[in-house]
Formats: sequence, structure tokens, C-alpha cells
Amino acid sequence: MAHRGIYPKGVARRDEILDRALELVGSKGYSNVSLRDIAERVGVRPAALLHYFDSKEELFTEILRRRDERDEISPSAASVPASREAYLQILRHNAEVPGIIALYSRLAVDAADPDHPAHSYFVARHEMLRQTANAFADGHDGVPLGMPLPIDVTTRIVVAVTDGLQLQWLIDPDVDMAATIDALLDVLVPSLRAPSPPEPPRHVGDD
Amino acid sequence: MAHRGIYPKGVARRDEILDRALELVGSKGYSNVSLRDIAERVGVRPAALLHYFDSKEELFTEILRRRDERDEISPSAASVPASREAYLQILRHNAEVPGIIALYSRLAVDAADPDHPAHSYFVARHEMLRQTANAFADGHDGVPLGMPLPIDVTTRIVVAVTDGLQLQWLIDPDVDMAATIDALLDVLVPSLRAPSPPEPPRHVGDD
DNA sequence: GTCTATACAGGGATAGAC
DNA sequence: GTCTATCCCTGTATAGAC
Repeated sequence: MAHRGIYPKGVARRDEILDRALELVGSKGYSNVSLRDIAERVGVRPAALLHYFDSKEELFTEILRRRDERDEISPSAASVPASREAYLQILRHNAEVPGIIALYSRLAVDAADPDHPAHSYFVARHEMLRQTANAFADGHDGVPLGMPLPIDVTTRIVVAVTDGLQLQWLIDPDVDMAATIDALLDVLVPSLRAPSPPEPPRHVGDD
Repeated sequence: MAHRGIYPKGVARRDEILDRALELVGSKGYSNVSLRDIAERVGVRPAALLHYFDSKEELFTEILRRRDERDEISPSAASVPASREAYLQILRHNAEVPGIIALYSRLAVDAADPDHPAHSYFVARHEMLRQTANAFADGHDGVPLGMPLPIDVTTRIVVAVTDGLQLQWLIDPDVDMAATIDALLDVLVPSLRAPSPPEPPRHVGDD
């Protein structure tokens, strides 16, 4: 059972802990998940978990970091993955991973404490999204794109609405996050509007 | 020392508990405030607090309810307090009450659990804001007001951006919540825009 | 109605043995 | 790396004093 050279046992264990933890958050809710629960699910003792993570809070922050790596929202000016459809796709996908939105939202609140492990995560995340949005605008020849608001303000608003809709969605899962953001983008970034080849359904004051 | 007829001792005590609790949230952060801390500050034993509230969670939910009563955001179609400037004013005021935004945000997340005391609070709150916004639109002769999006979608977005900006503000207090919402309202509810060019920038197109 | 005293189950975290 | 054992803190239920 030789482990793959670049995939030592410790890393596999660590990943397994993160997977089991997210599963539990999805089925029981963040507040009801204890280190003991996770340990039981993994098949070890609670103290063993703290060998891989400094604290429970850090453990959960790592779940978000790993998710972002998978989603690849990193600011590569080349492929510009910040396009409208990619953003909405990530949103829709998150809504299908039980617990991930609850986890993200909970940590977004706890991160207000500068000492919380998630604090630096959210600071870095917002800066990354800002740069991605700027790179996207630059990719369009720096044209204002017909946007009614400055790029920084627009980015801040889109991020805020996304987070806020997630809070609403947690309370009422009937809230259609993607459709709402879609409508907002129509207004804030009109040049991004979907081609909608056949027949344009709406026509707000386009450029 | 006769207490005012309509203000029995129990109510005063209850209010004091809520005040001390909010103070502690402001100075120590929600997560670091225990019932023992509050009890100590009030000068009683922890169990005494549970004479006024069913649980710690209910205690904190009551702080939000009391705030809303003071702010008077209730849907009185008469005065339509949902006007732009009134809304922004409440936002600015909240930013000056240490802890209230942290408390609101934290409960907004915990309220995802239908059994949490804050669940019904947030459901009712959103429905109330929806009705207030609708009443406001009706007050303007039912004219679409030149809004690029339907009233319900607009309301949902404004609530979401408010909540989302609060999350950003908790992490970075330099975020200007009011200014950002102000800019967004310019776009989503253009008829509300202040006659900016020459005249003073205040004066919303109120009733 | 208001409160104290007490007790309990469960939480995260730590120290040190293996 | 993983264990056991332990520590201190949490929310809160209960019983009873005033």
C-alpha cells in the first residue's frame, strides 16, 4: 500500500478530516458539530484532530480555502474566469453542497475578530476578487463598459449582494440567488449581458 | 422610590440586562460573551437571567427586536419612513452602536436553524421590508419609477447588499456602507436620486 | 416574581505517555 | 501521530429562599 510519492499519509488524513467535517456541517448545521462528532466520524479521538489543525476554527477555515482552490477563482488575467456565467455557475454549485454556504456565512461573521483564523482569509479573498474584477475590466480595453458605477464600487456591491443573498437563502431556500445576481449584473455591467441570440427579453437603457 | 406605574421593576431589570449584554458584545465580541459575563455586569447570578429570557439566544434576539421598535421601521403606509435618507440614516446610526451589527449578522446566520428564536424574527423582518417597499412604490402613484428591475427583486437586492456590506464592514471598518448603498440606489431607484447638480445633495424626493 | 446555590452534560484545548 | 487523562468554561435545569 505504498502511498503516491507526493501524497503522504498525513495529507490524505487531513483531507479526510475536512471532508467528514463538511459532511457533518451539511447534515447537522455548523453550530451542532463538535470536534468529538468529527473525530467519531473519522474514527479517531478528538485530540488527534488538533494534530492537523491548530483549532476547530482553523479546521473550518481550511475547508473554505480548499474549496477556493478547486473553484479556481484566482486572478489569472489570462483566462479571466470572472465572466458572468462562471460566477453564476459557482454560485449554483455552492447551493448544492450542503453546508458550504452555512459554513462560509458563519466564518464571515466570526472573522470580524482579527485574531480569528478566517480573518486573513476574508481580507485576502476580497482583495483577490477586486483584482480579478479589475483585470476583467482591463481585458475589455479599459473601456468603462457602460457601467453606471466605478469598477471598485461595483465589485464591492456584487460581493455584498452575493453574501447577503446567501443569508436570505439560508433562511428561505426558495430564494433564487443566481437569478437575482443575474438581474443585478444586467444593470451594473450591461455590456456583460448574455447574448441571448434569439430574442432579447428585456431592454433596459442599453448603451 | 415608587416606580412609574407603567414601568414595573421587572421590565426595568429586563431592559438593563439587554443594555449590559449589548455593551459587552460591543467591547468583547459576540462569541466571547457568556451568560456569566452578563450576569456579573448586571450584578446577579447567571440563572437569574433565564428568568427573563428562555435562553441566551432569545436574549440576544430581543435586543434586535427592541432596536427595531426604536428605529420604527414598521410598515406604516402613512409616513413611509422607507425613504432613501431615512434608510441611510438608520444605517449610519447602527454603525455607531458598537456590537449591534456584529449581533445582527451573527443572528442572521444562526437563524438558518428554524428552531432558533431569531428565525421568525428574520422571516418577519424581510416580509415587513418587502411590504414597506411596496407601499412606498404605491405611494408614488404605482408608477414604475423608472426602475430597471421589479420592485420585489430590487427590495431583495437592497436588503442583501445592506447585510453583505455589514459583513465587509465588520472585517474592514473603512468600508463606507451608506455611500455604497447610496450609489446603488441611484441606479436601482433613479427617481429617488437627489437633485444633485447645483442644489444641496440632501432632500430626497419625499412625500 | 426575583433570585441564589448547586449540579450536570458537553464544549475546546492541553500535557505527556506510547 | 495518536492516544489518555485532565482542565476549565459553557449554557441551563432544578430546588428552594425571600
